[in-house]
Amino acid sequence: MTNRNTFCKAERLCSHKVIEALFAGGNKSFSAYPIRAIYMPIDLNEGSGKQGAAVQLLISVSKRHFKHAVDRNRVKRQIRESYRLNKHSLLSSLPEGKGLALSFIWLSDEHFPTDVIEEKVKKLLNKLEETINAEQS
RNA sequence: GCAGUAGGACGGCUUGUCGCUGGUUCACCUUCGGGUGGGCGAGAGGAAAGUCCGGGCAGCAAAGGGUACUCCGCUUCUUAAUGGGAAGGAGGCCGUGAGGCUUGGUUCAUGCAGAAGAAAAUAACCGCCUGUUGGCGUUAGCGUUUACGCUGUCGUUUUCAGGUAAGGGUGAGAAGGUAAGGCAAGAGCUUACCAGACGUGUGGUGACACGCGUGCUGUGCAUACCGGAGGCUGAAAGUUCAUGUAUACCGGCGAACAAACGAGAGGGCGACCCGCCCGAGCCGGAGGGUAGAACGAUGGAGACGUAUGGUGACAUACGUUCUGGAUAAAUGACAGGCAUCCGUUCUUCGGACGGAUACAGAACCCGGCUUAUAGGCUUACUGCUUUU
Repeated sequence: MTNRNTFCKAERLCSHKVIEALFAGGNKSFSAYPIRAIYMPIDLNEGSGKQGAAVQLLISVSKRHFKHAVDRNRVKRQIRESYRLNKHSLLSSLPEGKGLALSFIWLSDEHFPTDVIEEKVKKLLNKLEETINAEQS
């Protein structure tokens, strides 16, 4: 099976409920500057009707860090591309029927080159994978 | 050629790999809602920004009158409309110039304007001038015994009466300004020029301009008055479907049950007065559910071209043409090539290397305004300079 590097609607975190639960507190987080990751396990089977993807991602860049919409969009796009190209390892390590709500939060006031951001995203995804594997065993 | 003024239009192109959001078509799957995959084609701006005006649209029953309130205020035109735009007019300021900036309804009535100033409006404190009372000096004449007295001249001082707005530390503003004549001294007292007001004639749709006449002439602010505009909210408006279901229960008020007359709780038309409207439920207690989807929502005062009218903004007619539509929010990421500009260097045709390519991202839709903006393009005009 060849992995396709997609990032469609189902892979985005859109539900108000899940987002509120994610940011309500008590969920684990770690950071690789300038990005902080927050995640929460979700059960894919309980949702009725249509199903989302196994991992749903939210990218957040605050107005506090970048005043102009152009700068915020630039950072979001960089992070999204990094995730899109490196997500498969994480997806394959997830057990059947278990999902993940994940958010990346930008922490810096400055722009970074795309290759640096990709390194950081890779680092975060690896750590996430390790954590999940440790919880399972 | 250099520097500048006022507009106008543009504001990167392209290849590859991997993606995102709509549209359309084909295949497959389907719980008939749709889903997956392939093909084709589309996918940010001149400001998308600020949210400063205006309009459409939607809801408030309809969106009525007056008052109040808020905003606007040179003229004419233009636009769906505005505080926008075009053409024009007056005053002030800046620039050698092309041009730029700025101000504007009325002043009949009422009030205020200092611990400044002589005085803040039918102005005499000082000053200036005339007359007058007394003193002193001067000198001329007369009386007379050298002294002195009387009358007068001139100067100075003083008392009183009057004239006078040329000058006086102030102030935003000082009795229109400047000059000459005039006068005892002065004054629109007279004259010339200039600024304004009023009347009048001519020109202009008009703001105004020009001519003539009348010596008619203090400033600022507030109230007031005149003309015009405005009902409120704002797409998180609002409509439908799905899920869930309960106005189930308690208290108070009331209609209907009943054809007409009548009565009507409780609300609404932003404030007040009028004039009205809705109405079978409403208010309080206690308590339950959703937070998903579709519509709204993208073809419109649309864009471009031509013709006609108009100085112009713009209008009319005809023709051509137009799939961005997201919603924790698509329109991209990376790599290369080209173009333009800048720097360094070799060289002085040109090449190499390095760097830069702005401001900035639709959120219901339009029309304006304002602000940000690398870089070059273009039209008209101005100043300086060179050549002929």
